[in-house]
Amino acid sequence: MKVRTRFAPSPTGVLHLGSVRTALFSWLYARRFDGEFVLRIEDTDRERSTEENVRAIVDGLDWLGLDADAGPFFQTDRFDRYKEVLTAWLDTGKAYHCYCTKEEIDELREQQLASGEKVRYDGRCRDRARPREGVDPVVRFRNPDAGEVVVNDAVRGRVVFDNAQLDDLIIARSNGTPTYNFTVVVDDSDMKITHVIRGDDHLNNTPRQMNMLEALGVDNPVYAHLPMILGPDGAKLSKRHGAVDIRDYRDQGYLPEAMLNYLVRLGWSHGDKELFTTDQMIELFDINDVNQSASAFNPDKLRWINQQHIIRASTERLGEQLVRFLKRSGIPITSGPSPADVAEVFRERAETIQQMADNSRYCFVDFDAIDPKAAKKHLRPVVLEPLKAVRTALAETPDWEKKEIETVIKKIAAEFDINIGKLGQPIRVAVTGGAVSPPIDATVWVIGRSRVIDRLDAAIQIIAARAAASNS
RNA sequence: GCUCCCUUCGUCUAGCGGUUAGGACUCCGCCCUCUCACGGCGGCAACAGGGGUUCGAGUCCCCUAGGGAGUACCA
Repeated sequence: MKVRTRFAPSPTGVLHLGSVRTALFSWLYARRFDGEFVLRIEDTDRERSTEENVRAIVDGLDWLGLDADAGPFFQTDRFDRYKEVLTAWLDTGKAYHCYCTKEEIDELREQQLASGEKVRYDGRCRDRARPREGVDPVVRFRNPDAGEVVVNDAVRGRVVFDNAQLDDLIIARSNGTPTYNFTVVVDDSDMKITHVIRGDDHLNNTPRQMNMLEALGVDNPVYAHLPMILGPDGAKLSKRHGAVDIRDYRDQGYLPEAMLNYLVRLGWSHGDKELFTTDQMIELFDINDVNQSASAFNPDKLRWINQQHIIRASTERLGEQLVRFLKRSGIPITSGPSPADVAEVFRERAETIQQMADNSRYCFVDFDAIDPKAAKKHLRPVVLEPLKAVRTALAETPDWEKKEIETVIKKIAAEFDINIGKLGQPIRVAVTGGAVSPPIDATVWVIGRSRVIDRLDAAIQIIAARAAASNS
């Protein structure tokens, strides 16, 4: 049988890390076993579902490359089908109308709480003969009274629930709209889902859903309940832990494959392997290797993973990414070096593309002033002559290549009998405005000849002025 | 309250009855080195507690504690 998994978010919120991990595992499983991945939007709660959230979900999945083979299907488009099942169940007694008021249910609940019983609906409307005046009824599913439901969960193992603990849950509201546990069952069945991979907050819903599947007369899918993702402090993941919306990570300069790599390692591992390409993940992933305990989100490790993926990304792609962030920061790219060259030079020292854009700013625009501390330390009168020599040599060197630039600098350092560090730092400060940059030959090369010459001239003037001042 | 789930370094994890309990992130040294990174080497750091079972338990069973989920006309 063909594997079919699904991701079924509710558009009552944006796509966050936990849901992405769930989507990822479902997607990986489908890809691994040559199956299909279905996207279904569970929007039966019309009050809280929004168009923007649907957008957030679709955009997020799209960015990550978690492509669906079918859908998105919207549950609100399937109300006729739910109605059909509802009517059939009502006719055959598998479901019934319940006219209980909110007050009655509350009272029942109070009593049960007081006597230490499980809080559950007692089924008092099961055999009600006639409607109650002025009350729009809900529809309840008639759950079996006895026996047990065994969930053979792919990650949890065998979990047993007692039917006596379950109650007759509401499957249609008094306004006629169907509810979650019911629509899931109808959809998973209609869409021929073979593996239900979802958050473990649904483990408790599973026996009820299995009972309804039984009422529908269809087989159960394989269930796999994934542990939760917590915030760095072990508490439930929320806004105060940083970005909630997956798109925020995109905007902060994380690579989608790095995001996936980080997330796949939360609850899953393959020996000691830390870095995975998406293809490797597909090749190696199995739901049986997923562990059972919740894990905490660790931003430090995410950054490290992202850096490792940046180091391994193709120059072209890195260049394209860099352009996006440069533009967003308002840095003009037309008059500077090729972004791909810049990315190549900066790739080993950026944890995010945003950092890369920030750090390579001086390649595209002139800095306002040299960092005073760096100037004080490195632009001293002793380097005036060497710097002039460098300026002259760089202005004349025939080919603007890293190798040649390195040779020039080394040669001049030797001529003045100073070591390369004593000359490299002043050049660095002069051309970047700061004390930190990639290797000096690559830095000079990528900034480009005319900017380098101008900046060296400026630095030379500063030093000359300083020398004059200290001599007088 | 009741039902269900979870518990190895600070964090992510390996382990599937016999290991000096391994790796990764973080942190700290050292090396590489023109700065910063990358990389390399080394260090700190864990089996929640208690009972069993067993010649032998991180691994199996039970209890306790702690954490989480559900108990909605939310999903």
